[in-house]
Amino acid sequence: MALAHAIMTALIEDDLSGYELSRDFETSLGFFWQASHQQIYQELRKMAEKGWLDKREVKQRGKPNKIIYGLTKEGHEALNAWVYGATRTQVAKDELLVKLYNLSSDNAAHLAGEITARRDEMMRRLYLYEKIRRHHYQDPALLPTRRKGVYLALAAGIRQGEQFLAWCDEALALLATVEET
Amino acid sequence: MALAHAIMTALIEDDLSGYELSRDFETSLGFFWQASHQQIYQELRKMAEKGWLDKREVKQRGKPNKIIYGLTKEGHEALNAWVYGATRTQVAKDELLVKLYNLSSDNAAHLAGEITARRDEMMRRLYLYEKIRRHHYQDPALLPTRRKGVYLALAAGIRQGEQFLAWCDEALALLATVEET
DNA sequence: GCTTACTATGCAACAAGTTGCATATCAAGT
DNA sequence: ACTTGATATGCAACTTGTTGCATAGTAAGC
Repeated sequence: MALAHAIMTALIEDDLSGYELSRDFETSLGFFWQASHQQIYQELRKMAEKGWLDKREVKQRGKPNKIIYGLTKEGHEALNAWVYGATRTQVAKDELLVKLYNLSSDNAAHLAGEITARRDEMMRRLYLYEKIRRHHYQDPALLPTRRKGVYLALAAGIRQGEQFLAWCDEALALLATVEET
Repeated sequence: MALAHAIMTALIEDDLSGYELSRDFETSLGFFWQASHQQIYQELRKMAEKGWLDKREVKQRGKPNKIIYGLTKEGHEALNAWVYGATRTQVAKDELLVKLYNLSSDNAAHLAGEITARRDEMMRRLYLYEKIRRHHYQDPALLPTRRKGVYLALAAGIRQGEQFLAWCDEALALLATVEET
């Protein structure tokens, strides 16, 4: 049920529609929890049924109408309770590492290519992270409490990304020592 | 279908039973791809049907009989083909980071506790990783090709783990500045 | 004799997540 | 006129993963 709670987390500060949520899930909270729009729409309806969210339709000109969801008192309580619950020990599945177990002189070049692509992607993401940090999280100790938490998530992303870049470099160097057939 | 390929990867060097696989998935390859025994047994049967694996029953004394699976030629080919395919950009979902978005003076102590627990767990895991590295991967450049790949996966685990420890320390320090109510 | 733990495989129900498609309005470009 | 893209929501089928339970033999400790 983590998706439900991630959605509620995104709704703490603003009431949002499914479309807006799925857009936001591509940035910010979505860095740490992604979901497709199909999943989000379904989950929103389930949560409204449960009483965690209330919905209202907003008529728009020049655009289709949208359904805006907001946290109810019950939703707030459920979210707070969830934070206190035990966190499942993390999944950490990575196809690329499994693929590396199959390294051979045949596929070394291909894997190096995949690693390079991921490295580039991570560079772009890190650039985004750093930009957010510079603009909003200069001095973490001075932030209001909730923002400190958000900062820590961002810091985790940055550290992970930097570590990943270093690993990519190590990997590419070692793959270069694999002789081709 | 990554589980199928992870299983085949585990079967490259040895023929194994479902039970042995699910044990191995708690270490080695399982560091990067876990699965419950239920999932493994099901997947094994499906793969045998597809012709990627063959099975034979082994009678044992003092223990229940077991079913040993081995890679077929088709399995080998499917595995090699998979390595060349595109890797889905990774998931990276972490409940704990979502929880941090909900940081408040009420729950700061609880979250610090969760982080401490994870830190301890990671310490134990890193100890294991380091032990494996010391014993089997002293000089990566001299390893045979396939082992180089395995080493790189291990190196990724070690780097990630070390980065995580550093993050935990940063997080705990910042959480300590949150005043209790 | 009893409990606990390990070996070994499996079913069934459910929850979570993916893929492909469908619909509809409007703005902007060609 | 026609296409593309953004906004906005949704269904249906499917795959993947989780949870809880069931069975059954043996070994070791109390």
